Amino acid sequence: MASRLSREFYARDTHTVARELLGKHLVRCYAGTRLAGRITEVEAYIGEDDRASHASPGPTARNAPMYGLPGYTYVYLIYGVHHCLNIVTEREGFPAAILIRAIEPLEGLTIIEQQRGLQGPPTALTCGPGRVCQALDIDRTLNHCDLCAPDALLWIEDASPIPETQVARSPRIGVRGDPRAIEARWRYYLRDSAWLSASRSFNRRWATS
DNA sequence: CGCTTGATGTCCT
DNA sequence: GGACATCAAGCGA
Repeated sequence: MASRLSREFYARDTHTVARELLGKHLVRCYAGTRLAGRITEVEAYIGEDDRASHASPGPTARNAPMYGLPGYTYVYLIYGVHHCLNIVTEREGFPAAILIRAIEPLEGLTIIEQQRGLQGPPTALTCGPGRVCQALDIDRTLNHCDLCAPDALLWIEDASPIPETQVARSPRIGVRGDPRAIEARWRYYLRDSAWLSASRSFNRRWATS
């Protein structure tokens, strides 16, 4: 039986957690059945100094979960259309989170296809933060939920570790404005996975540098 | 209050 | 490569 990741797992340095989240299984309880996917791509957002982070203006009502306990969700609506799922990390009081950008479907493929309103080609199903949330029926009702709670409807399970040779880093996608935020290689992904949100050439370029 | 803008995805040409 | 959907945060008046 795969074990559910503990509070201690999330309560560490965000880069470490982001790196180790690769390969883990994101599980969603949907109408009593399991939807699950292997995490293939994440991004770190760390501290108020990170100009790309929602925490950069300081504490507000929206970003409150980022300042809360690790192991909680932070779900927000972007462009008025898409939801994005983040996992809060580090200690309470320090704003940091990891955006789940892509997964490889493992369980509940039929329901995932229904949620997305399409069948293969499979990479369009769950590659991209908005697609992940639509595929797993994640919206703001799942904001600020405890992934470690016994009755959670969303959690992450341990899986076999990913070797360092399979891990690549790149700048974060869609970040604009501050040059330092644009350049920081805080996106982590499985370099050979087909389940990634950026273009193949972009992923290859950063995987080999 | 009104105005601007986004950690995106889809459809179009 | 570009338009645009659609909404609430965040900010300035």
